[in-house]
Amino acid sequence: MVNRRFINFLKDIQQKWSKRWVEENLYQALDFHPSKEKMYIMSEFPYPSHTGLHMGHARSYMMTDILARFWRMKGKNVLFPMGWDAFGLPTYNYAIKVGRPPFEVKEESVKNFKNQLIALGGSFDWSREIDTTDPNYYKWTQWIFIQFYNHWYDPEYKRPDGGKGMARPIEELPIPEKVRKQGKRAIKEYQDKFRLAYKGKMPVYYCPHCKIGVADEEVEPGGTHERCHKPLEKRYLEQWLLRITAYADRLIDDLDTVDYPESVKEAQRNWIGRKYGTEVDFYLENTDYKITIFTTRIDTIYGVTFVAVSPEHSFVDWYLENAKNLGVDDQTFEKVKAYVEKTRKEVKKEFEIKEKTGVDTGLNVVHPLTGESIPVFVADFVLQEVGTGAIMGVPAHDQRDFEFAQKMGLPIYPVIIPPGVYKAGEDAIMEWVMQLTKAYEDNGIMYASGDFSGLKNTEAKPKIEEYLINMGIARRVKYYHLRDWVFSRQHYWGEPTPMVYCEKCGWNPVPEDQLPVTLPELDDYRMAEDGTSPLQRATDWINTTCPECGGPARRETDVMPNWAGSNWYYIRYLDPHNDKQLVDPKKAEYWLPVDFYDGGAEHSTMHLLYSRFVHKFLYDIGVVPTPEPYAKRRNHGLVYGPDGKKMSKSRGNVVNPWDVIEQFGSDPVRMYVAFMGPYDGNVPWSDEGLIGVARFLERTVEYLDRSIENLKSNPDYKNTQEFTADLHRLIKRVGGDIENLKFNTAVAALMEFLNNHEDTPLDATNLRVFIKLLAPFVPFLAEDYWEKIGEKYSVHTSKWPEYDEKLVNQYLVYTLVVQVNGKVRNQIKVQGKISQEEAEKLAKESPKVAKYLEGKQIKKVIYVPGRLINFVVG
RNA sequence: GCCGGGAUGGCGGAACUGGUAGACGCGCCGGACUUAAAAUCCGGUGGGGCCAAAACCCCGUGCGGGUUCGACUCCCGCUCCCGGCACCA
Repeated sequence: MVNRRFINFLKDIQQKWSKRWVEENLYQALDFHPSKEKMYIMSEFPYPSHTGLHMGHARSYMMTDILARFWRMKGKNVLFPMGWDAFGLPTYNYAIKVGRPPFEVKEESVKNFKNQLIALGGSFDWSREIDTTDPNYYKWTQWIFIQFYNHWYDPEYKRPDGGKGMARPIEELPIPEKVRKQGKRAIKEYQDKFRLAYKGKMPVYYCPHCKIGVADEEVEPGGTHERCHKPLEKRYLEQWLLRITAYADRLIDDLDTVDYPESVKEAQRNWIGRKYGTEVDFYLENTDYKITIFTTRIDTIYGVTFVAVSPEHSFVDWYLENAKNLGVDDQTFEKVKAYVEKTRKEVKKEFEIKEKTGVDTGLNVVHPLTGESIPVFVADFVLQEVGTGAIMGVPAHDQRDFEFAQKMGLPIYPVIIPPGVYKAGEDAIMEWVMQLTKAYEDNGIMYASGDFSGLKNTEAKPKIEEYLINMGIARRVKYYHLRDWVFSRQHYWGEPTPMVYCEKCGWNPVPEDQLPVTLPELDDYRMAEDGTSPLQRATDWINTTCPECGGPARRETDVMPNWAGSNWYYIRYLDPHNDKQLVDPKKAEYWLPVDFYDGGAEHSTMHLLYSRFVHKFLYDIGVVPTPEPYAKRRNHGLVYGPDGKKMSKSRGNVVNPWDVIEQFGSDPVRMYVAFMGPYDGNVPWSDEGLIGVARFLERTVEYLDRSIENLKSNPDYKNTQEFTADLHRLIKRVGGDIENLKFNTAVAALMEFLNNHEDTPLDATNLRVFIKLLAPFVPFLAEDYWEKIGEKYSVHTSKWPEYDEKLVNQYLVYTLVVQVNGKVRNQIKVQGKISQEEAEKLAKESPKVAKYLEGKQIKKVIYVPGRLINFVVG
C-alpha cells in the first residue's frame, strides 16, 4: 500500500509538532492587532458525543483550518476558535443509559474531541475554548434570556441606524390609562403580553406508553413515538416563548446584506414565509360574534360556501358555552363536542395528509357581500397556527376546500372563469362549470361576483379588498409562516431558565447578581414517570425566595433548548473569561462580524435563523455593534460512504476518521479531503484516493530531500528564470484557489508542479516558497521541513509567498488553436502572445489548416490573443 | 405541489468573462525492476471508423430546439437526481 516508514515519519512529526503548537498556543489571536487586519473564521462547534468525531466533522474542520492557516500566513490577524455545544438530549440519553451523571459523560467526550481536533492539525486558539454547559458560559445564556424578558418590541421605533423597529426596555412600554388605574398587577399582566420572552400555552408531545415527553424530532410521520411506535398525545403546557416573529421582517430584509449561499437565503425566506393577504370578519347570524378569516384570494369571496375553523379556535370554546342558547340542537352540539375533544388531542405530523374531516356546528355566518347564510364547520384541515385559524371555504377555487365540500356535500360556486371559456359565452361557461372535477386555482375573469363580474380577477382583487375595508370589516394584513420560538424543554440537561414564580407576584427573573442559576447535581437523573424533568424532584433547588416580595417561590424547572447556547457562542469567543459582561464592547467592535462561517446545510433554517434573531436583539440592546452576526456563510459538503451513500451505522458504510488518521497520519487525510471534491460537494470516501495523495506526499518529501541534499553540496545552486516563473504561477494558482475555496484544484496544481519538475531540485529561495505552499494543507510536514532547512519557527506564522506578476506572464508557451468555422483544425505552439498578423500567417502556413481554407473565401477572422484564431469561411 | 441546487469518461472531479472538453487523482491496460508478489518507476487510457500502427476523420458534457464564427457555459421547452418546505388559506 504505502511506505510504512514514510507513514511512521508522518505520525512522528504530527506528535512532535501538535504538542509544541498547543503548549505554546501558537495560533492565539491577539485582540486589537496594531497593524494586521482581523479575520474571524469559524466552523460550527461540535456537539461532543461519546463516539468521537465523525468524518463530516473531520473534513469540515480540516477545510476551515486550511483557510485559517492560509489567511494567517497572508498576514491577517486570524481568530479561529473552537468550543463545545455540550447540552442536549443525546448526551443526556447516553448518560441515563450508562447510569452516570451527564456532567461526567460530557467531560469525557469533550476531552476526546479536543484531542482529536488537535491531532487533525486544527490551528485553534485554545485560550478561547468555550463550553455551553460551563456555568460561566451559561450564565450569559441566562442573562440573554432575562434581557428578552425585560424588553418589548416597538415596530415603529426608529433605530439609531435609521431602520424601523427596535427592542425597548419593558418600562418604556406605554400603558393605557385604563390598565394603569387597575394597579401594579394589571400593569404587569399588560406588560407580559408584550415581552420578547413570554409564557404561552403550547402543545408538547407525550407518550402515554413510555410515560415521557417527546421532542419534535422523535415523532414519526403518522404521530407515533420513534421508540415504541405507539400513538402520541398532544398536551398543552405553559412554556416560555421568544418573540422571533417581531424580527421577521428584519430577518428577511437583511438577507440582502449578507453573503450566504442562495439556497440558504431562500430556505430562510421560505421558513419565515412572509405573505400578504386580507382578514375579513364574518358575523354569526343574529349575533355580534364574528369569526375572522384570513385569505390571500379575496377575489374568490363570492364563491364562499362555508366557513371553517380549527378545532383549537377560540370560537369553539365560545360555541361550547353558547351554542345551546342559539338554538343548536343537542345532537349537533354533542357531535361537535366529541369531534373537538378527539381532534384536539390528536397528534398528526403535518405532512401526513389524512382524509379531511369536519363537523357542521349548526350555526351560520352572513356573507358580507351577498347576505347569504353560510354554514360554519369545525375541521381539522384548518390549522390553528396558520393565519387566524379560520378560513372562508371556496371549493371552486381551492383544492382543499373542494375536497372538503365534496365530502360534506356542500355547494361549489365557480366565480373565476378561464379567459378562453369566458369569451366563448354563457353556454361554454355553464359547460365548463358542470365539468369541474377539481378546483380552478388560476387567474381568470370574475363571474357571478356582483359589480366585479367581468373584471380580471387580478384587477378585482384590490378593489374587493378596498370595498370590504371601507365597510369596516376587513384589513390588509401581513402574515408569517414563522412562529414564535418555543424555548422550554421538559428535560434535565439544559440551561436552567432563570425565572422564579411566586403566588403573589407571578413570574420574575432571577436578579442578575444571582446568575448563573446552576443545574443541581442529583442522585437520579432519570425522567419522572409522568414525563417531567427530574428537576421537579430537586426540592432544595426549586424552593427559593421571590425576588420581588421576598416570600416563598419556586424556580422554573423547564430548561432551555439546545439552541440556546449555540446561537450566540461566536460572541463569547471574543471575550470568554469576562465575568462582568457578556463581551467587552471594544472586542466585539473589533472582531464582529464573523468573516467566514462554515457549517452544515441542515442548519440553514433553525440554527442560522435563531442565531441571527438573537444577534439582532443583542444589537438592539447595544451588546453587539453589527446588525448581522455572519458576513459570509458557506455550507460544507458531506462525506459519503465508499458506496456513494450517506454514511450510517445501519448501512455499515461508516469510515471513522480516527481510524484513518491512526493509519496514515493527519497530513495525507487533510490533503485528501481537500482534494476529494468541491468544498460544498457531497463526495464519497475513497481509500484509493487517499493513498493516491499519500503517494504524492511521499514523492514530495523525496523531492524536498533531494533539493536539500543538492543545496548542501552546491550552496549557490540557482533555478532558471523559466523554472521560477512556473513556481510563481503555482503561487498564484494555489493562493487564488484557496481564497475561492477551491482546495481541490489547489492540490491538483501542486501535483501538476511536482509532475513537471520532479527532476529539477529547488534552489534555496524556491524551496522555502514550495514548503510554504504546502503549509496550509500539510501543516506537520511543512513545519518539519521548515525546521530542517534551518528556518525560524514557525512556518505557519511566516509570510505567504508573493508572486511576481511579470514573471508569471513570462516564458509562457501558448498553444494557438486554429479553428475553421469553429472546428479545431490545428494547434501551434507559440512563444508569448503574438499579433493577429503573425497568427494568421502561421495558421495559413500549416497544411492542416490550408486544407480547409483551400478554394474557400475567408469571410471573417476572429482572433483571441493567447488563445485561438478562427477562420470563418463560406 | 412550491422553492433551491445539480446532471461532464469505468469512478471522484477540472474547464477564465462564450474560446483546445476531460486538468489532477483513482481505476484499468501494457512495460521495467523482481525467482515471484507487493511497493516503486515508465507509457497508454472518452467513444467510434481505418486489418494494425502512424496520419486522418466522425461522434461526444441528461433530452429536444435556438442564439453565435464558436456553447459544458447563454436562451426556450422537457426528463431525471439531490436538498429544503408543505392541508400555509
